Amino acid sequence: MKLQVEQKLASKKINPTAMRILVLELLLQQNSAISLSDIEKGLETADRITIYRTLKTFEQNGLIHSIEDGTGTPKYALCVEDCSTHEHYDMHVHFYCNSCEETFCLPDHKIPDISLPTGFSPAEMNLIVKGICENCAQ
Amino acid sequence: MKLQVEQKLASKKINPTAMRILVLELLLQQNSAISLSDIEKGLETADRITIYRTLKTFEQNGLIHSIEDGTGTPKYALCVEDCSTHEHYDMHVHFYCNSCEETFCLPDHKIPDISLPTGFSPAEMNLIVKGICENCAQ
DNA sequence: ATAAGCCATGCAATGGTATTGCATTATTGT
DNA sequence: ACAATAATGCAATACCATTGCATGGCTTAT
Repeated sequence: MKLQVEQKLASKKINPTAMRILVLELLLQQNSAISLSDIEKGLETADRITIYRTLKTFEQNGLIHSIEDGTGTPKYALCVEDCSTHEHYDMHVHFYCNSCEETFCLPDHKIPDISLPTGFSPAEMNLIVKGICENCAQ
Repeated sequence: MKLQVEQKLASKKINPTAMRILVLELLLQQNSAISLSDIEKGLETADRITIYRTLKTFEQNGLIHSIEDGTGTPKYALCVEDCSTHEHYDMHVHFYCNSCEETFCLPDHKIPDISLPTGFSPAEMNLIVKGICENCAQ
């Protein structure tokens, strides 16, 4: 297991330190995007700032992407595809559940083309759908 | 002029106080969405908290809508149509310019229907397109 | 093997922001 | 005009991202 985690780090040219392995392992366990505070709670030992910088490093190297789901606090989730460092704009839909307050990546649901007024040139897009997730629907 | 502003407030059942008239006048002058701090700078006299609550009131009464453009600080813009109190989900596209860092409402560009996985029921949507606006394109 | 240099970590501190409580002031209805 | 209600302003709180700086550990070259 740990070997696989280290390989994942190495493939993104990230030095596999103990802290980074812990954070990545925690991220791999999630099925929704989590915040810095969530990670801090999940890892009793670690310093908040170190996690913060770890996430920055992961993001810059295209291992994770950050999601602004409208709560103000960014969430983080693993990149599914091979997103390179420069263009890992998370062009898929994110879903925020108003009930459980979790944020889900929907990587199979791409954002459709949007027509813009003339003169506006798009670079990235961010679509948050809010509602009730499948777990809370019952 | 002021009469028109007061009518606008009255039509949303908002008491037309001096502060609210000032804030609404400032909002009417904008062609992009502005933040609380922007308004604070625009109105030398006013207290930040008062503006904060004024905006909350405006938002609750369907006069303005708040936009999470990914910067973390909410922006506010007038609602174009008659959006009622409960359902003024800003279902149109918002554009954030990476150059001038302004946020524009594109009320004529609705968010297309998004297919979701089974079990997910949407309530509101928020689409931010980032790129270069028409003013900065030249 | 040792020393130098780089990288990661942790602590402390800063700054910005939303948010609430409470007392005062303004506004509305009678 | 007066009482009730609403709005305002000040103070304080709390949360979060972000940076500086010093320490520690690992790598590399000599």
